[in-house]
Amino acid sequence: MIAITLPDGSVKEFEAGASPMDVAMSISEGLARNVISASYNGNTVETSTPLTEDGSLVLYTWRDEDGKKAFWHSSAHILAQALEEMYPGVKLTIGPAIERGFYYDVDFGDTTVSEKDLPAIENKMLEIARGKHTFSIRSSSKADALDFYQKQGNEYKVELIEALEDGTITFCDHDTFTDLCRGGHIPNTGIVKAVKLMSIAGAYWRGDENKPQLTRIYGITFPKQKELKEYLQLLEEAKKRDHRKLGKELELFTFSQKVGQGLPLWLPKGAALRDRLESFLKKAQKKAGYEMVVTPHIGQKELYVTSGHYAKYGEDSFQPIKTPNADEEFMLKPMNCPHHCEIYNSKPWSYKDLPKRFAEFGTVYRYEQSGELHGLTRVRGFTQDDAHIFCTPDQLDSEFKKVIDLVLYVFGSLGFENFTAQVSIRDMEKPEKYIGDVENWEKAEQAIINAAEAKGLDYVIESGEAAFYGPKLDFMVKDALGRSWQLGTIQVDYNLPERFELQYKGSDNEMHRPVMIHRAPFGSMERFIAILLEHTGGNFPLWLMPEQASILSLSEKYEKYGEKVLTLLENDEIRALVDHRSETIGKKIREAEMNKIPYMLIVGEQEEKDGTVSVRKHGEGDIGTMTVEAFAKLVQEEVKQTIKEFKV
RNA sequence: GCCGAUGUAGCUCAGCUGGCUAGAGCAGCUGAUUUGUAAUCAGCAGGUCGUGGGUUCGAGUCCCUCCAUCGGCUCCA
Repeated sequence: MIAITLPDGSVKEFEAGASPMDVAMSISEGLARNVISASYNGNTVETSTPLTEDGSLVLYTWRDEDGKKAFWHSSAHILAQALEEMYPGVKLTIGPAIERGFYYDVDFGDTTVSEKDLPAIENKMLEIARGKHTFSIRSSSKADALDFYQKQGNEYKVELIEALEDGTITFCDHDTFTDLCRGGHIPNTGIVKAVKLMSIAGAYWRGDENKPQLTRIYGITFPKQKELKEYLQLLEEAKKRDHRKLGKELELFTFSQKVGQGLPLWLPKGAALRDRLESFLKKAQKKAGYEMVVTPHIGQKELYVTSGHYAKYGEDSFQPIKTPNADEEFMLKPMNCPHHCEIYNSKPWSYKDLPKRFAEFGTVYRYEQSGELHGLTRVRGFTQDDAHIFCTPDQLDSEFKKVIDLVLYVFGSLGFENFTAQVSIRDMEKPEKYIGDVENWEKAEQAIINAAEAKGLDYVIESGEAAFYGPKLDFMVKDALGRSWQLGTIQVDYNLPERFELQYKGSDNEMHRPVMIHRAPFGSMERFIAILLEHTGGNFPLWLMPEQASILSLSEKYEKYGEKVLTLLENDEIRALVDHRSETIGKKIREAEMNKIPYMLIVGEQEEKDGTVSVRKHGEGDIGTMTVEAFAKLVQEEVKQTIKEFKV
């Protein structure tokens, strides 16, 4: 007999060799019907795996993340079988479950498979699923495993197996299909009832640009047709929040083929929105002891040779600007730090002067690869809400924490609650990607982790995500489709102070190197506004709205009164416009609603007589008649609630 | 940069297997209407069908080049 502990703490006795499914059965038939995956003593097991020793068992259903993972991982097997049957000779590589669904990377050889082929593959998958084939795991020796794939001529699987230890290799079989697999499957294929292959894409083997490009098929499956339908509807809804669509509709920004790809053009409403965000941050930064500086958009090539950027990005960036002077070259600035370093160098400093905090809304230009450009989230010309803090090593810790406070204030004020704090460190296996000595890297990484800990941030560590000159604390936020973007960033840098020979005189009368913190709470105005658009669906907080209220005159007779209301509101710094076209009130309301105007003020005979406005709130409808003063107060209150003062 | 897809009026889209002067709704303009909480009516104007080349008696439609956009990969100072 073995003792099995369940998540609720209860312990049950079972015959040795009982499976998780047997345990589920003993609890209830309903549970047994829904169990699709399990873990034993923290390891993923099949629901059919015989349990031979005491331990704790967790049973998963479709509702659990682990259950979904097993479901989608199993679905990848079904996809692989379908592909093998439909495209003989196809070479399978890897097919994991992902956050939403799964993919399989395959080498189709000379065959081109495109989106048109996906429905046929879906049908094949459903056919396989309906066969209710059992998934079963079996061990294999390394030699047998290698032999299996060598015979198929599948060099990818061979490469994978070669990296595995003999004795740990398992295969999974279902129906006529066999795949190298670590395990974690649903009981049988029949549980998969709905299949949707989402897209097809190229993906490099092992994520390496220099290795062959495989074909990746993305898909998602569900235990019920209805859930698939709901999921697809959700995606449709998300598309409505796409910042590129909203940006066009709300006339915030545009692009022009003539100007060039990745170079956004800000329209009046978008520019005003940006300006409001900038003012908001400037105000907080002033309180936090920052000083604004301004630097030019270009700098001599030498500047970037000194900073190390030229060696790293020179070839892949906008190429140097030549002048009539043969040996003179300037570069568009890809970042502001070198300029700020030279500002620091403009005079000698004492430790008593530090920290110095130089801030600039600096526009930079980066030659991003054409396939990388994406709306406003990845562009070639953008404005960073940049600042560089020059401080003594002793001050680093407290300065870093202060920046975290500022970032949290910015995120809080704009309603970004679901962000991930990511400590981006070096890839230890690729030291050639980074500059500066190891000791400083270690110090910097530790400083960031300490600060994140001290601030109680729920952070994740990602190796290989650091900048080439230093580690970062990045604040990641997801867009409407669940893609993660880096917004705020704080970086510790010992390298540039070295390269620019920055110094200050210490209390010991000796010269010392300051430490530098790069930071941008928004990240860039472009990306921040893009993500803000997707989060709010264009319904920005009232204080940011381009137009806070629209005064809708019932007919031309009330135009004068409308103008009077406008003047009163303007006196209270409320942004409004009067719509006095000869259209029906219904139409004016419809347009204002579609333009997401927060408040509509209807003025007609009654209002003019009483000196009031009839207020309609976006998305909610009529909220009653009130005096202009009362409305102004309402707006001011709402603004006050959404934007708090920054406390140092 | 790589893989796949897409590109018709300011916007959203129709245009079947190649066949008369390329259509619609919204937006715009003109006129009428003077309106009470999500579209008043009528008329007008608007497109070298992304670009360049090719096949054909004939190309928005088929083929190729380039450009841009979309979904991924790689990259992201």
